[in-house]
Amino acid sequence: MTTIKKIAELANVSTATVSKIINGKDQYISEATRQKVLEIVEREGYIPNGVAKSLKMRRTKTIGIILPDVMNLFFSELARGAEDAAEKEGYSVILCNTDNKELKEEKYLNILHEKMVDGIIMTAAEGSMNKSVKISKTPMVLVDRDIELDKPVGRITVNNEEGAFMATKFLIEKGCKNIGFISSQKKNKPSAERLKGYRRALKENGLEVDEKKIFLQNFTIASGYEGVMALLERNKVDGIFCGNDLIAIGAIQALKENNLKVPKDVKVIGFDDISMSQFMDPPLTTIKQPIYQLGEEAVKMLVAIIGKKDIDMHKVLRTELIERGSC
Amino acid sequence: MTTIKKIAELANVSTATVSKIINGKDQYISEATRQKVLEIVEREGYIPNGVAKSLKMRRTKTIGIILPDVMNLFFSELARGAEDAAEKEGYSVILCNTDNKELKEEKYLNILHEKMVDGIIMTAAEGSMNKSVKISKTPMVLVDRDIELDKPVGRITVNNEEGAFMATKFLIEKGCKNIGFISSQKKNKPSAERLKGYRRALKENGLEVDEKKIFLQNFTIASGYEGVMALLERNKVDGIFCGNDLIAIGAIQALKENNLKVPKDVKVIGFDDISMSQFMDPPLTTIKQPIYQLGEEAVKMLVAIIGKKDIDMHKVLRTELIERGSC
DNA sequence: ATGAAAGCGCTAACAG
DNA sequence: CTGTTAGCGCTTTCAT
Repeated sequence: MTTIKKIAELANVSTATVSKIINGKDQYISEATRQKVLEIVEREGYIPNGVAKSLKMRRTKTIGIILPDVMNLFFSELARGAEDAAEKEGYSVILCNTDNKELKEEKYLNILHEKMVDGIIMTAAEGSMNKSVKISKTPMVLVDRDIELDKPVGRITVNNEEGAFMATKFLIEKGCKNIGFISSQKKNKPSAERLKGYRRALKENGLEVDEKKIFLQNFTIASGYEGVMALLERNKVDGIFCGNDLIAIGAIQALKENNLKVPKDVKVIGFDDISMSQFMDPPLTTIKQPIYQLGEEAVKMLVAIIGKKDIDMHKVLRTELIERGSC
Repeated sequence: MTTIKKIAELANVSTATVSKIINGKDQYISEATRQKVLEIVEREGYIPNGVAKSLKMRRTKTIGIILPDVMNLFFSELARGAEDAAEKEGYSVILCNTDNKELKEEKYLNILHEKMVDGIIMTAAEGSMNKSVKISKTPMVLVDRDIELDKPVGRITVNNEEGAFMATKFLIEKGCKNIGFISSQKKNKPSAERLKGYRRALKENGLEVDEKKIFLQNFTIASGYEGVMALLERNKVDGIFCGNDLIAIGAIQALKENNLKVPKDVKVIGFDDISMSQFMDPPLTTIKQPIYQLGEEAVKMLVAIIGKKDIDMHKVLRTELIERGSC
């Protein structure tokens, strides 16, 4: 393996000189030695040892991203936004899937600390109250889900309550009188806020909130399916606000199986606007979150924190209604 | 920051002793000192510095995964399979998106080398003939796409030609006489092989291969859409074999816009069986690849290579026909 | 059963 | 303009 030392020997200079040249700190280096060293570096195919550099510099130019599951379109888009931004900022990203399990979250947090990542972006597991999260000195930004923490961390979220309000109101304006809500559980913060928005919209429009029309389980297609089956059993509904698009996909599936037409018999609106939503049949009307941008902003904020910049530690991005075919 | 040195001082032992205890190489350590040290480690919340360890040990327990785009459901599933397997093997994974650009591929390869990853899993950019790929001494396994390389690397692929043959044959058995093929370009190896399978199936069943019914562009929804538009302009088709499911999704979209019913007027079959395919309308009939397993097998092979195990460097996984509603 | 010491490859303060 | 040197935190050989 070619090291700085070997280059130094071959060029008859010190390692310090080589280091300076490689890192562009060569204001005081003669052009002659600069050329000579660069030539040898090239010829030998020298690759700097980043590990040694990191040890010395006490930074790894690596960040960790902890999320439930990259296979979930929401998180893959988030991850992509984060990776792109990280690349621009000169960082690499280590990917960690938790499946919403606190145990895995804890494990990854430990690994990332040992690996001395410069910062961590995390969508906390539902209800996570991690010891490691609280203790860690590593800069961190929480995306999508807020959790209670006594140390200062960055936060990137979206106006969930308002988005949900918009969604429900839209359903009402389309003439729905019996509007169901299918979402994840309340310990999932975004889900809880969307529930609030749903309630407020009903109340402000003179509609009664019927707890039997609320089905809270998971942010999955399966839950959407089961939610509709459960709702249909005990209610008549003419509109459903789904806590995310995956749920909406499952819901529509179930509605079709019950010979209910969307949007004629039942109108459905989702949340997120994941990339596939527009290709569903009918194409999903939904509350769009700037998912990719969420990832981008998370690393921008993280990089700012790492660089000890004085910034606002909470950023709220805006949602937007996208009207398509499902209501 | 707590270091091994500090622990050693607090416990009145040498750093060597602490190191041995931490790493379980404590056969010759008295139970008394072991307890004492462990206690202090716990109390101080000591976290080993993985960077220093890596420098000394000359391994990072990290692998890189290079792929076109995690937002593409195929690759997110592949990445998930890889990450899960890596976690089991004690490795972390650095995620790199290339968008199929050789330049980005090259850049990431360099970064990964500098970061001293123990191995690399890569879905090479189309037509990639990377200098870095050829030079690198880092263990590597290529997934999905084979590229020509003069050094020994692991390969995990799928029987593409055969899968395509199955797909096309299935369309023929369903009564299609005019079968189009929409896929990515030939420089994409899997696409080229699927084209071969398509051709062979037509020939072996007495059907003529009509170059005007072949549309080669990208593995994207947009290409599927454009492909159908192009085919419809100059041909009548009653069946389309799509090189992957994304193309199939775009194709069905375009077909619907042309008031053609799927599968009644035109039968469509895809390739991959990405997770969303079953939720399309109609649900996609497709050739399933074991995508998640592809990722898993890739890291298993990579870990074996890193460990200098003597293994078969080429593994071919099998495809399987999944019949659903689109033909 | 324990410790001293060398060294992984690099950077940077300081000296010359 | 260039080199010497000390260490970053860890593992491991070899003594004791």
